[in-house]
Amino acid sequence: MRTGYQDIKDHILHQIRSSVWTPGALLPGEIELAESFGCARATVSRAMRELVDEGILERKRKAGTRVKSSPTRRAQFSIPIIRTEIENTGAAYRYDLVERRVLPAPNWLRSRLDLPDDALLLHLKCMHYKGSAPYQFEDRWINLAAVPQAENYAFKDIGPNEWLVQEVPFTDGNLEFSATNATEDIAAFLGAPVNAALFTVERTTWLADTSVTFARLYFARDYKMTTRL
Amino acid sequence: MRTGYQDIKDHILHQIRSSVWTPGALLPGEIELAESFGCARATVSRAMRELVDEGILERKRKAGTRVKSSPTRRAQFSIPIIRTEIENTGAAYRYDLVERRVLPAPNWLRSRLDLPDDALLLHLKCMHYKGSAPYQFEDRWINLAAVPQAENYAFKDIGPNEWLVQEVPFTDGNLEFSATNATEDIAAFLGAPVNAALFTVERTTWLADTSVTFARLYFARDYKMTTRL
DNA sequence: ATCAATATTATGTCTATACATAAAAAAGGC
DNA sequence: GCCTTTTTTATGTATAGACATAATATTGAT
Repeated sequence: MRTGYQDIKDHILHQIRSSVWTPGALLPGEIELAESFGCARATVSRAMRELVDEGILERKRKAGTRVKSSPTRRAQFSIPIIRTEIENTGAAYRYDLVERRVLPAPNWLRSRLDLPDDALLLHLKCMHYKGSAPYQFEDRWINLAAVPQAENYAFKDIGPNEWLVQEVPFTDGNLEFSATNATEDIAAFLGAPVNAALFTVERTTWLADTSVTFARLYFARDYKMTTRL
Repeated sequence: MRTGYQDIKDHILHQIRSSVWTPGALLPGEIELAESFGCARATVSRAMRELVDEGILERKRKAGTRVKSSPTRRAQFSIPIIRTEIENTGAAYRYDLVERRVLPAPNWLRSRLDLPDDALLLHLKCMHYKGSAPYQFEDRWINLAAVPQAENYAFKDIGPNEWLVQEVPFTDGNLEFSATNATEDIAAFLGAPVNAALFTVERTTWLADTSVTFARLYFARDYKMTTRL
């Protein structure tokens, strides 16, 4: 077997993990490594480039390649379809539409989504259940200027989350994680005591320069979002 | 100027954003694209490979390349040094060591960190301030078997977070986000009412197969963690 | 000594070619 | 029809060679 870029990645990682190359240290140059591995420079180059992507190395032209002193690792977030997320755990998924109204944009949302004064939005409130237990309360606003076909869709059986992922081709966006004390109505929906601390996600998605949707997701008590670093 | 892999990435992204290639659609093959761009197959290949890494495309041998229907985007998390994080906002950073004790591992932690019965841990409680306002309460456990030099370090001026990043060469780990109701003592530290919803991060880090540290970070009220998708 | 111009060098990218490999499609046997 | 084997094909990886580029190091002028 020939030495491939993956072998070289493994080797570099091993050197780092066993403290041979410590944070800040300068690694041998591509040509030197290629010779010692008996492979082409491009192969070493790819290995190193990927380790830069993964936040483990730093490279600068002429200055060489170093071990990053505070590694920046990436956590992966899908834009999850809740149904799939729940069904993957083996539990049954249930969805309920609580409210559906077309409204002019409230001020706080207008500035957040960069909307004109007369913008019309579809406002949805939904409940997601895992088995019989409440799982998430979804407070969703959809920009009808960006997604006009939403106005004709009932969202009775399929949640906006799932519908939007299929319908809107590609999204930029941002995520905000926070904690919220449950208000009376949200506490009732989620079967939690009033004031319970709820893990909350706010997501804004954009298609090029127009905002598509804003969602505030309140998770049931004791929910933890886990991610590998 | 020649067409490079970046141009091809841009082109593909543009096609997706303008709905020419919709979710699930099959893209032309590498050879075909390379011919239409007038470049080598390797160039197209790199562009597509990177878009797979970025969670935008899906590839399967023989089956071809498709637009991923639910894009899996990556959010980047540094293992942030709080001091830097705060100082970058222009505010002054202050650190206070609240408590420092060497203890045998409690049961819940033993199983979580996969520790032997007689494991000794350094337990630290720390406060981080942004200007004069409380910012984060840190409840930190350090595995002295993995990081023995921690026992001789006072952590009076430099927090464990900052110290560990410099000291421990490389870490695997996981992150858990949740919401916690403030207990009396934590409420006091953070200047929040008892029961206030606090955004909470739990982080476990490993060096190969040995656990290094477990931290539970309680953020001040109304803190939001933001990330670009 | 200080600053500007120049040379050097490690990484960054591209090309043409070759062979490997997974998986779909086609062919064959019953 | 149904199952197994073979072929086909798009992606996956590696290579040697070439040129580009950014940043450091060196040289030269003042």
